[in-house]
Amino acid sequence: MGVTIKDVAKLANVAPSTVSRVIANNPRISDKTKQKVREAMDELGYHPNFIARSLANQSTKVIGLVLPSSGDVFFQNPFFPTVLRGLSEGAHEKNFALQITTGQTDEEILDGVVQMVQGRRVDGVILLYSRVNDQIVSYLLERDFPFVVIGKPFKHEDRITHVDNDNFSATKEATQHLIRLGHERIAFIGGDLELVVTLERLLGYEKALESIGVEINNSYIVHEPFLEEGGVEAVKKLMNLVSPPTAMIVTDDLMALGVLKKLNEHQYKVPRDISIVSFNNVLFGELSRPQLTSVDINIFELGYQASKALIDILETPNQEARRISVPHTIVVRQSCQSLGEYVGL
Amino acid sequence: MGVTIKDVAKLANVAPSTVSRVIANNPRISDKTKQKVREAMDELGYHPNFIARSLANQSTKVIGLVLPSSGDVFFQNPFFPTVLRGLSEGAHEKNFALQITTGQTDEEILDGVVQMVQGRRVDGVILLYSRVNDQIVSYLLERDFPFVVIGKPFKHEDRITHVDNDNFSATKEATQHLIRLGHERIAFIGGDLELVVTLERLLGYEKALESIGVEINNSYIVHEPFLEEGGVEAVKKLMNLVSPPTAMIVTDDLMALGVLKKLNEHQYKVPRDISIVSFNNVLFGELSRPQLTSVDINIFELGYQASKALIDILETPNQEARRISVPHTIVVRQSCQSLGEYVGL
DNA sequence: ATGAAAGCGCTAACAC
DNA sequence: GTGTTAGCGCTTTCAT
Repeated sequence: MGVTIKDVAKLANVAPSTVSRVIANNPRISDKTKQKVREAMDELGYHPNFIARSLANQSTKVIGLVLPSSGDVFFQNPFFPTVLRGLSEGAHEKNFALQITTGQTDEEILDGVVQMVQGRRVDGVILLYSRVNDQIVSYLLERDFPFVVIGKPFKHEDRITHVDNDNFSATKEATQHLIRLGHERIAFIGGDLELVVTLERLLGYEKALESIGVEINNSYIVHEPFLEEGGVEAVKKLMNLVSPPTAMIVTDDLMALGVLKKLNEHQYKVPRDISIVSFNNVLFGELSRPQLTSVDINIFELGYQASKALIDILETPNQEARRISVPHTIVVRQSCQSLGEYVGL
Repeated sequence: MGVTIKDVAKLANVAPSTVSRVIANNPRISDKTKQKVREAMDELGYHPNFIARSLANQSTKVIGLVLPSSGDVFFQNPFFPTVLRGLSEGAHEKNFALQITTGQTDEEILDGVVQMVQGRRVDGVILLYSRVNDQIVSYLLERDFPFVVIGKPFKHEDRITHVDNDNFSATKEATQHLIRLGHERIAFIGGDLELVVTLERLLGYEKALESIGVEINNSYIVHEPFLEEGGVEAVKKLMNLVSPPTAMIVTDDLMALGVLKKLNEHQYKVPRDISIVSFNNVLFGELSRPQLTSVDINIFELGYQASKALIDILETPNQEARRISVPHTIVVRQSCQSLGEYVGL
């Protein structure tokens, strides 16, 4: 059907291997034959067959992306498209293609990964999230298959190359920002407790409070999915407390949007009554009213670095696992206010 | 390295071809040998190599997904993850994998598609959008490569299998909904004019107005990107008119959010002062205040049907191009009000 | 019902 | 520098 290396070889009066070498730009081929072969390629409209090359090379130049279950929150959150853009860019630069796998259940996802890995469809895999006790991590580790995780691995941190923010510090800083404004009754609205990032952020939050001698109030800590409704639910729980918080750390902008909406409904004004710091600094942060003070975790970069890191592993195997830390910055906008300002009125 | 068909054959005391037939569940193999071979497979942990199979079969069981340029609006809009979920589900059911390609410029994207197609990395391609004069469509058509587009093709509609809503009728109905409420000064806030969907919706809008004898007012028609800011911009233009509209058709929920925000800032109340019908019925529609009356175009289904349609083409080639129409429904919420109700006050 | 052997398109070791 | 040849792992005629 398609035009093959043999056709080119015939037209250029050389051996197929020579054509192959020209493709690889092998320096041992004379410029003259290179020229001749290239002309033949152009004339025939030749294009190398990646599948055949993959089989011969034992390498596909494809990266597998593992997404969490598709019914999941993950897809709806703007985190996903952004990290995908980063991944795509990093892969593109090195001429890698991206293949995605997902599924409704954990089992389906694992199945997809096994297909990719054992079927040799991909050279390596990137996990777009880090969960507690992830069976996929165990599987990949066991088979010694190249992979990178975005986020902090739950176990075996030293054996797994990962790209992550310093979520502990980021949340500590965010909390301290609120503390500096005079807040002490600070709530923490976290995501799924199965996600390592939630655990890390919770620790940072607790640390900040402990270091100023404030006791952790467990009723101030709630966990909801990373979606707008999650924020709505959280507010219901928190604002019904006898002594409701004066400030909140919300671990996702989309949730924060829900929080804002629900507070608004109950006639609480942000930041007058409640101060909010959220995370991710996605588009909506700027457009909400009030504009959200949010921790920018550089989502694009997380993806970009993950691609680069995996390709690096593929190009030079057997290196030590690395941890790539992507910096965060707190983007201060209008959702926080000094507690004093209000009390002092 | 991995365990191959030969290893299995050896262990089971059969020829490699027999093992291959067992994998394909060929009926001409006796149950006894099937049994024997399967045991050997299990014992060795055999897993077929997809790459080798692809080469022998000339088919990869991979579908290529073409996304618009990655800097684009598309990634940020919730449309994308939803359609992806649909695509993924349709592909998964038939054991197809999904490979994505994207790029910063049109050239990069075309390049990616060429890689996929000529490199024989994929069996078919799905375009996740339909643009005016798309060079990728021309390319695929020219090479007679199997593909499906989501949306209505700009040209060659009868030669291209596509999955689409009836956007013309949907918009006509949406506009009529507003007309029934007494509105005549209705604005149309559309997306990129390069997108066929924008053109279709504009036609439906115009048709509805024409059929009641209202002349089209070009200053009521604005085009902005499918993002929240787009909505903000549109409102600036529209509400500065001498005779501003009393209702708006907004072709995307995210834009509508921007519209709502900007109107709110200018002290216009929705639906009291302005009625709004938007499109897509994504998550935000329900959570906005007021809740948006929105045309649900069934995004998941668009993706799901597109996968199915492409796989169908791959399984039985040379069939006629089909048009698959995904139904829409207007979900009435709280963003529209009868003009009479207000005037009558 | 099963085996032998050729071939999918490319690469790479080995020759010269 | 370039050609010859043997695979990569699987499928598929063609024999038997």
